Amino acid sequence: MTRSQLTHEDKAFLSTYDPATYERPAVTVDLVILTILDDRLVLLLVQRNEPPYRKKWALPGGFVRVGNGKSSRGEDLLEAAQRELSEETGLPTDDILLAQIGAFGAPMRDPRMRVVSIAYAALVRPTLAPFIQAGGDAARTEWTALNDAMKMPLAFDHPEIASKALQWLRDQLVRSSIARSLLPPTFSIAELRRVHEAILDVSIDPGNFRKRFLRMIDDSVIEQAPGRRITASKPASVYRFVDTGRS
Amino acid sequence: MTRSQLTHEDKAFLSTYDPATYERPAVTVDLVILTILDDRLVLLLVQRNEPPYRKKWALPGGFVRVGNGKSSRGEDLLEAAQRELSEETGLPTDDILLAQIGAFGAPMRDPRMRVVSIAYAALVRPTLAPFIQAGGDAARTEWTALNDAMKMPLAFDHPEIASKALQWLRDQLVRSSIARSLLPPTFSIAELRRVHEAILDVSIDPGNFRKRFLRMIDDSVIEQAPGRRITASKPASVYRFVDTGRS
DNA sequence: TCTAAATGAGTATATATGACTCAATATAAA
DNA sequence: TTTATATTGAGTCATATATACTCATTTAGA
Repeated sequence: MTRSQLTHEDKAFLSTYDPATYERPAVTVDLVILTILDDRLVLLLVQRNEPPYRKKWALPGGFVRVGNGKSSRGEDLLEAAQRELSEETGLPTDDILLAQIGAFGAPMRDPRMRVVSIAYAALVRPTLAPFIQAGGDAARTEWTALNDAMKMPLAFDHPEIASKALQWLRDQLVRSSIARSLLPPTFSIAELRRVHEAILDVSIDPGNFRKRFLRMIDDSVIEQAPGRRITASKPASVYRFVDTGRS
Repeated sequence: MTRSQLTHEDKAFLSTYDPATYERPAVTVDLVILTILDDRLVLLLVQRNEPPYRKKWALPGGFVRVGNGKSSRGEDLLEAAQRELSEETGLPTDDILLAQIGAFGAPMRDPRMRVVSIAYAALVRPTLAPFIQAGGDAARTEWTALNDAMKMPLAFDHPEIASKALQWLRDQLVRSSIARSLLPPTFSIAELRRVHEAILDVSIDPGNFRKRFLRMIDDSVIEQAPGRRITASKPASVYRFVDTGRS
């Protein structure tokens, strides 16, 4: 993958190689930025103020920078997603989980030209959500409940992308500790449960959830943290994910 | 997504719109073509006969056709994958499962130019594998055990792509009846078990596997088929996946 | 006829799940 | 100060599942 792995033959070949000027598609990244607000899973939509789909709501996104394609190569796909995330939200990206959820390239998905879009899901902690400020070329940005967004006439093929993101998130939830990216560093059992409920759109028995939770403590996935969480009633113990070095 | 959903404003805008000539990356599809041979999970590699990476083994793949990008738009990503699969193997694609497993776009992943590749996994029934013939610009094609391929110095970032495909396949195996794409229409319990063993690279207790299997019959995922499978010993009953209309 | 190999069936144990009940605790309203 | 209420925290019980294990049955082939 790096130039150092190339043979002498490769280097000689490359010094005379001129990329044929095939027609190429534009390549973009689209972001499904998710967080939990009022115990509901919400995503960030921007209202377009240019045709096509003017006034329609859309996922934030933008072009992947590719340099001149030869000597300068631009940014990686993940870097493009990070940059767009930062531009659209004003937030630092180092604490926000970004995961690729698929590539979308239907020939007519953008009426202007052929565009292949790499979609990323971004999980933002609710504590950061209030600091999000509109940026880029968006007229307005708004958090919208995912359930509602699925019924809206979003621009382009964005309903399909949002649907894929939800599917990805639900898959991850049962198989990993993805919920940590949607929680403050410490949290109560009920807070974690409400994240699960919001994502899966079901209600979960508190007692049974507690049992599954306590097994996560046995497995050293979660540990008790100092302090208690003040609630409307009996204060709850707070916990945190054990830091294993990987997000 | 279709033109009919556009407003009059959109159509007026598009009639005068000229796509800016940003630099664009080339977009390709790469294929991880998998099957089971001799109870081992194998993938199809092609030996390159052009620089870069000449003589090195690589995944089959090729450019996505995009037409002129405006009036003619070319093919969808999945169509490109199907076309490449057909070109590389000579097989009809309608019986072969193709699933997108990720987009790879590291700036230097191809030393010639900036390339974004959409990777697909293809699951080929072992009964079809012998009919595969080398095609396209490949000097040689060869089935290679996945375990071996992971240790080979494959071209480009193809080790990463193959690894992602294996991860995808293992995930799917436990969550769906993906194995049906790697089996003949009817099969014995032992044949299905060996597919699982090959994919997960573990040995599975036949009795316990049988119990899980019988539950799939209770769930109407699998049903008994007429006939018996002649083995080295006691003939086994044969089964088939219940056709639910979706692959 | 005997042996090997695979099918087919069953046991015991530990663990997970889902629907429950119930007590303890602390806040907020009366 | 007392009382009502919401929530935490703990436990029961029936059911389902996973894993390791044993054992009988059936058939092909030596």
